[in-house]
This record gives sequence, C-alpha cells and structure tokens, in this order.
Amino acid sequence: MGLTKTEMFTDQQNEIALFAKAFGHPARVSILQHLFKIDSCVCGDLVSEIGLAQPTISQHLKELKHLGLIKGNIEGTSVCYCIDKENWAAMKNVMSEFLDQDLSQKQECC
Amino acid sequence: MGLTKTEMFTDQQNEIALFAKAFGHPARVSILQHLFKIDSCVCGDLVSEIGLAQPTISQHLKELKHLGLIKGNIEGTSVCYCIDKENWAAMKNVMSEFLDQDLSQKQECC
DNA sequence: TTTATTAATCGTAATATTGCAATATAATAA
DNA sequence: TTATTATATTGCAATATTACGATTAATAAA
Repeated sequence: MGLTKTEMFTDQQNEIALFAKAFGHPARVSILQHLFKIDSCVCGDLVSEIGLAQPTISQHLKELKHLGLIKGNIEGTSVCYCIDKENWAAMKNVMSEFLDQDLSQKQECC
Repeated sequence: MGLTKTEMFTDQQNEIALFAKAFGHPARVSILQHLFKIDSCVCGDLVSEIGLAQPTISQHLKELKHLGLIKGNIEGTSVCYCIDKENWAAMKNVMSEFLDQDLSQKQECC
C-alpha cells in the first residue's frame, strides 16, 4: 500500500517519525550539516556542494522548510536559507525523549 | 527514480540517514517504545498492542533487527525480542553528533 | 525592454515503502 | 503422527519518494 496508518499512533510517535523521515535521506542530512557549517547559504551553493540537480535540492529544501527546520529569506535573485535554531532545539527535545529511553535503568532480558 | 544516490555522500551521512529512516515510521517508533517499556516482548504482543497485521509487524521487526537495534531469541514457539542496548547507545552517539550541531555557538543569519 | 541569473514548480519515470492475505516454517502439545 | 501455536516469508496492490528535464517566475543587470 505505501500508506502509513498514522491514526493508530500517538501524536508523539507521529511527530518523531516525521522528523526522522526528514533525516532519512543523506542529501537532507548533508544540506543541514552544510547550513550549520557556514551558517548561511543560497540554493546554488548547495547544488554545487552536494552534486544533485537544482530541482532536487530545491525539493529537499522545501521539505525541510515545511517541517520548520530551516527558513529562507529572498535576497535579490537568490535565497538565503538557514537553520531555524528555535525549531531545531524543539525538534531535539522531541527526538531526545525517544532516543534517551535507555537511560531509565532496566535489565537486559536476552 | 526513488533511488538514493548514496555514493555521493559520506559514510557518516549515510549512516545517520539509515538510522533516521528506521525511526521514520510510527509503527517502528511504537515498537521500540514498547520494547523499552516492558524490556522484553514477543511479536504477538506487539500485534495486539499496535493493531497492524502480524506480517506487517514482522516486517518492521526484521528491519529493526537488520539495523542491529533489536535482537530476538527464540523461546519455544515464540520469539523474545528486545532492544540491543549496546547498539542503541552506539546509534545515539551517531545521531547526537548530528542533532547537537547547534551547540557550537554561531550567529543567526536571517 | 531585453537579457542574464537564480530558484521554484510541473510533469514524469524509476524505485522504495507499506500493508496484508495466503502460505510456509518451526516448535510444542496431544 | 497430527494438531496447535507463533512467527517468517512470499507475492502483490497501493502509495510514497527520489531525481531530473523542461518550464516558469522573479529579480537584477545591461
């Protein structure tokens, strides 16, 4: 089917999955790392930096923007994309709660 | 195309994406949370707990096992699945390095 | 206005993922 | 041996994702 049955999961579970899905492609990981590294960017830089076609990068950027992890300001003919640090921090809180489950001490069972 | 061009990314970027992809479905998030919660489990419990069909759960478990995040021991006719805590900790290190990029202080650009 | 330049959108092909019915496999019980 | 129980595998349909050429839109420069 390819259709995720979101209604049978909690909002938290769906939110974790949405963020994780965004990081589930190396191009988006690379884009985010690059944005953090130079702390400002235009789409063209990313195209030459990463090696995918311009429409592909644009599509990945759109997804990240839709999730709120990045924001873009138009500067002339180019667009200055950067990390939305506030939303990034909020995302980290959501993901940490999931990733740090192992910190509540329990026995190993098998 | 639907084909990720992994060869143009670093091993680290691909590894982050692989883990993230595993968390990119609420059923797998739910399965992992459940395994942490009861610290032991058989597949049947998960089927009734989550509400997806048995083959679907089995498939999700297979993916998580393949990634090394869980392990399964056969106990009679059932299988005891549980978190592989060592590999979970290793995964967290990989993910944290990515998620904590914002901790290196920089200016907001736009 | 015309001509770059840059990024977004559209359309589409190829591949991946999700979900489940049907079936197979494996271990145990009767 | 023959059920029974529990999980895995197979096969397939439906949907999602990825990638990119072609085009469009918007601004800047000439």
